[in-house]
Amino acid sequence: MDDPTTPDEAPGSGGTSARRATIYDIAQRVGLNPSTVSRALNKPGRTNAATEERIRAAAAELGYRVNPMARALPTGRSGTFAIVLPDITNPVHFELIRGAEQVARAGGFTLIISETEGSAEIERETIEALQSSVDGLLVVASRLDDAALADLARVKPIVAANHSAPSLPSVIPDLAMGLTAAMDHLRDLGHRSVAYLGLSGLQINRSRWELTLDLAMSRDISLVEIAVEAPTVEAGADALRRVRASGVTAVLAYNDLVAHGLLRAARGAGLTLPDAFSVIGFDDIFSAELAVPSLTTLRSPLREIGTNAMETLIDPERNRVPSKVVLPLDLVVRESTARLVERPQ
Amino acid sequence: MDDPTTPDEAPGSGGTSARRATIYDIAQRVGLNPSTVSRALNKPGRTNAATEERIRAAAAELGYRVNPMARALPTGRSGTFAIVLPDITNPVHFELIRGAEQVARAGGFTLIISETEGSAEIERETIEALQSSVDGLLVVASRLDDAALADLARVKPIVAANHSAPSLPSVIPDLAMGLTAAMDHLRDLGHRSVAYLGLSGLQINRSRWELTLDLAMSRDISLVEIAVEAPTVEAGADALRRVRASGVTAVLAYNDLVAHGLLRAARGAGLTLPDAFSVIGFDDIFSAELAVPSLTTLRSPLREIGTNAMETLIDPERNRVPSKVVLPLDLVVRESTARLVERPQ
DNA sequence: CTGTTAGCGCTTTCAT
DNA sequence: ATGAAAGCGCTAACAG
Repeated sequence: MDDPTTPDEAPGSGGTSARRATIYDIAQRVGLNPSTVSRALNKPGRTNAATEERIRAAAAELGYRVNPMARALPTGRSGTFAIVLPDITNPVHFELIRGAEQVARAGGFTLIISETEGSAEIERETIEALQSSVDGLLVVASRLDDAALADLARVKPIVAANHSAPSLPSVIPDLAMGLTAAMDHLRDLGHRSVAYLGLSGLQINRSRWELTLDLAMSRDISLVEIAVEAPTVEAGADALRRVRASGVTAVLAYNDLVAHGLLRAARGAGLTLPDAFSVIGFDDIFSAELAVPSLTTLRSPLREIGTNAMETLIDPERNRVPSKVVLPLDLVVRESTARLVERPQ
Repeated sequence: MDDPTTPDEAPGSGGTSARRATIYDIAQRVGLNPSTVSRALNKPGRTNAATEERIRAAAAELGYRVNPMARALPTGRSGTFAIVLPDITNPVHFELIRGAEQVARAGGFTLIISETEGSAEIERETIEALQSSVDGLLVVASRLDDAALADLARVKPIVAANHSAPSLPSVIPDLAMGLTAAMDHLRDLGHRSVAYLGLSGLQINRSRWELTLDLAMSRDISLVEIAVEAPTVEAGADALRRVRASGVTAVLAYNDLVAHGLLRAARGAGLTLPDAFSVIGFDDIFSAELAVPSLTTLRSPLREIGTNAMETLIDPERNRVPSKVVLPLDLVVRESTARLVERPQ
């Protein structure tokens, strides 16, 4: 014990509990003021080169790490961002999270993830609770309306991902582009009667339906809407009966999960796809190309939406000004769509 | 302006930026001391019922939210936990994250997610950086050895998920149980020559291989190891040539991704499975039953590992004492395994 | 039951 | 170039 004031636990010395060293510990060790230590560590150059070196050495020896929360208090910046989304389960969101996480980490930021179970109430609650801990929020497929989001965004910047909020910066896929490609594809294959397997009651679903309807009409394709309960494999499977009853020769599914369900149910019923009918999915999740037949689908640029949204959230120049970034939505043609062949009903 | 000290922005009043109200604002408004406000809000009962009511009312009016970081400073508890894992991409981790997130949120805690890219160095760095912001860490499939983790765990509790660290509480699947079922299954189907598609250089892979080897020998099954580069679909596809060359009639894949790759490559090569050979995967990820043939696999209780690990992390009684929770690993038989039929090589 | 007083670890004027 | 001091928002003794 050379000095009673020296922290008695070097990092890794084998004790049973440890306290992180603070700038006070460093200051004491090198005989300087804590404020000098803070300066040396954070404002390179604003301190004598030699002492800065001593300070860094001491910091390293003590295994010093800044305490982000202590720093956040005076500065108001925590270096962490939150991503709030309806449902972590949804494979769609994973790529988005991944993109966001990658950008955050590259910028030295920390990411908090929070789920809302698709409830507007929980979403608002979550956002409010998080606001004082983060520098901004990424809201995915929000259930809150534009006004509510705009109000919330007054305290900390919010950017909307995968759905558009006019008052906020938003990053969304180019629905018109994707759906146009999908309908052109079906028309070119000779399909004249299509079903849209939609998720009722969702804003984003409304836009898709309206768009698809316009596109169908201008192509002289008849379109029917078949509602699914949830964006899941099970719900997709449940829709098979109604699809068959409708007599359509092709279906556009709300997402790949629903499409998968349809494929599986069809196989279970002894139908061969795409002979019985063609299927187009949405999102291009990991398993789309694993399915049999592999899924023709609209590849949502999830990853890019995540990175792009996080980039604008991080950027103080952009995170407060409403904007709309529209990313390409491409049709990926695989095996689940085929030319219509005339056959007996 | 009745009172210049009153915060001039009611929540949602339409201003352009907002400051969250603090306990000082509340104290001032009701003419009490901030500490009383703190007490009223956090220690129900330790305050006059009437004043507590006034305080709560004022808090609600001002849209008060406690600042978790400010609270964390004096208490040392932040109410947030971190989960650090090699790769968010891996579908295997999704369910685990989900389970953990659910438990955390149910307990009113916040979850931070951080990726390490499978690098031990980044992992250590990440853990150290996070330690002062969290109340504990969940480390998944760590690349750090037991000693390193134990040392790190001296500052904040760490629990290991999906791999075992003797000095820490760990939650793992019952490998012996699962692999026994798998080998019994193959033996019962008549297979006598099996390949293990393993990921070289991973601790967890070592244990699996050793176990599998023992099981094979005691069943009079010959076993060969075929190394894959990574736990991915691509790596699995790459292994097809070597699988065929080996002449085995069944393969045990490192995980479902690898198995998927093998299935796909086989289909591409015009082979019909399980006629050409049987395949058993590991994990039972979402797409396992979507594949054709659907995948026989060991269902890793990912969700339960996540919930269980988070529960022990949250519990101060358990998060510091080494323990090992072993969860059942069941064989799910689907279409990718079949009885061996004699046929010409 | 309520007020006073430190202080958590760090940053940031303002002096020196 | 460095030090002194105040303060971020909250909690926790300790008094009264």
